[in-house]
Amino acid sequence: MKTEPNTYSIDDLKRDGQTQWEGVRNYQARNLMRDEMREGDRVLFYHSSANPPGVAGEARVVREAYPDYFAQNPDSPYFDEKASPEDPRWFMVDVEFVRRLPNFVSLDSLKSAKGLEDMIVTKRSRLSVQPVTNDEFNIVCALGDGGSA
DNA sequence: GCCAACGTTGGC
DNA sequence: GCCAACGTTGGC
Repeated sequence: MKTEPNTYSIDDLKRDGQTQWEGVRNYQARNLMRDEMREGDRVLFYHSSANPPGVAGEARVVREAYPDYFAQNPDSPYFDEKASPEDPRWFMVDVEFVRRLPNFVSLDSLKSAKGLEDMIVTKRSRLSVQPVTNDEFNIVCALGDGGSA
């Protein structure tokens, strides 16, 4: 899951313990949250538009998809006039802090790591929620733990 | 700040 | 249903 650290960083999640992942307004990302993410799923927490961009930590899904009611609040920056209680249109999950990675894993190192050639973030970086394979997840964690993966 | 990639919108 | 216009994202 990607976030701009200026807006919400891994340290914000650490402080809060857990948070609602509101504001996703892309259908592919929404579908992944709604249809694929399950309670207990591990999450790589990625800092985008950062210096450098990369994976900063690990999180976990603690609540499966439910309506993103921010879309129904006209005062929210995430308001969508087409969302309603009958058809919420957008969904969010709750995630909790697991850990900060001892070593930040930059996008550069993701791109050069063996085994991550097909990782979506190294190719189609715009999608804000992306599926990660078990192998990819383990390689990133190994890099983040300081290993050479 | 630039710009490429790409998703969305709306006219036809 | 096509596609041009437009808006957003995010790396650089």
